[in-house]
Amino acid sequence: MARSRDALTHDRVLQAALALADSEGLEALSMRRLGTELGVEAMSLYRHVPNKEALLDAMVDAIVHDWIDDEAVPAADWRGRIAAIMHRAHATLLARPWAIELVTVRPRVGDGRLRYAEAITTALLEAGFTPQLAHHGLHIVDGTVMGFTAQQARRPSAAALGDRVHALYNGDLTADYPGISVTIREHHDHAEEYSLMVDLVIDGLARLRDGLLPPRTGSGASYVLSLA
Amino acid sequence: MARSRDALTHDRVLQAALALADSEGLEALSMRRLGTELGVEAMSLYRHVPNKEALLDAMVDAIVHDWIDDEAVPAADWRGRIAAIMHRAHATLLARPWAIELVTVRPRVGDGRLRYAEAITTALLEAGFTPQLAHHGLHIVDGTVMGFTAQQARRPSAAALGDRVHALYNGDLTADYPGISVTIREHHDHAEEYSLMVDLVIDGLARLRDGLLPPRTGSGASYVLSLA
DNA sequence: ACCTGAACACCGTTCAAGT
DNA sequence: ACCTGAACACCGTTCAAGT
Repeated sequence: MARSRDALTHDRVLQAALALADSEGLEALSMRRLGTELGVEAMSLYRHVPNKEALLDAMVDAIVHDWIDDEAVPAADWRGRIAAIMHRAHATLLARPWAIELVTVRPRVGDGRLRYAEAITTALLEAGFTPQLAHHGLHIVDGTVMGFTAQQARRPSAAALGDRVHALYNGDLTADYPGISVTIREHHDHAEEYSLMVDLVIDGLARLRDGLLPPRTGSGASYVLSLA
Repeated sequence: MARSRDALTHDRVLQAALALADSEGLEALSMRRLGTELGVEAMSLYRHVPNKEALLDAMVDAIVHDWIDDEAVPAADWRGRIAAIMHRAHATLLARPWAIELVTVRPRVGDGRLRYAEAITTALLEAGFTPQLAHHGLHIVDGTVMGFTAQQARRPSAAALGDRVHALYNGDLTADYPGISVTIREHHDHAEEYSLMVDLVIDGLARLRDGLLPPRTGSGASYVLSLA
């Protein structure tokens, strides 16, 4: 793996970081470890990357960059285009579970993130959304992609979820949690469930645009106050 | 702050950890620092907490615990109850931005998380959702709460978002990103936008239950394949 | 029983020094 | 110009030792 003869570049550092996270997870990615992976002292990396934070930001953007390209986004109507992007983002993130934590937490905006935001936004604007609603729509789509995917990736194996989950499966907690004791044993397919969520969101966006959403269920203001 | 006379307990350690994260952020929370905050050596904490991971899990559960209590969940129909929980979760997390990272990433299920899942699930079951759809519904609600809130909290100040965002505001990137250049300047109220998302999701759940969602926009399978 | 001190095996990052 | 070695200021966690 380590070829110290090739000159170090920003891209070689980035690719090695992605490869290391892929093979051993995010917690294995330290500057020192990354250095040895590249056959170089850790301190040499700082010639090509300002610090670890910037490297993580670059990793996020490299991943998000793949969400939008000519093959990925079909020449369909706005629903089809947004659905395609949402499905591709989901597939990319589930293939690299360590990336979800990064993508969810890092606020830095790079080229990849901008291209993705632009694709969603123009699809909505072309579909007749007002700029205001398109702005909300982008956040709704973005929040759905990140949140729903994170929520699915969080359940990698039932074994890692804690003793309570086993007890639930065995029906030992029916008295305390009657509802989940029933539903937890239901068939659960990630791809199918995500499709449902994507359809729900796109349908909801169309209804929002057309003024078909029922009146507010609540402003939220009262709940905010009740915390004080 | 440090009173070494009071005996250390699990709860005192937990409360101190929450207070420290509140005042100085999650990155300030180290076992050593937490020890000095309690007037004790770091190693004494291990008498009351197996390790740092377990402490973080306990912090998450303490926060989620507050999402469900008698005052917070009104005696309303399922829409009102789910909306109330979603709004309360949102308010709690925006008040403790450091908690979102934790809540989104930690898979461990404790009492608080179970009570929250149970409240959502029973609301859906009572509203006539099949167990299968209630299961999906819980994940849809959960994904929305976490994802949408994380997405909003990620934008604490425009200043921290990077140079690109400033350029967008100034209209310097209109050629590359025409869509976002238009929408980025739109009015943006977090509470209002979240209300929109909550209404959209609850309306979508009702339509899902009643079989009113339009046919699939895509199964996702083709996008998954195109990654290979 | 509860807390401590020293130690171990790590971190990210700096900086003067080497080639 | 590019890389290195030693050093600094931290981590989480262990374990034998103290009271």
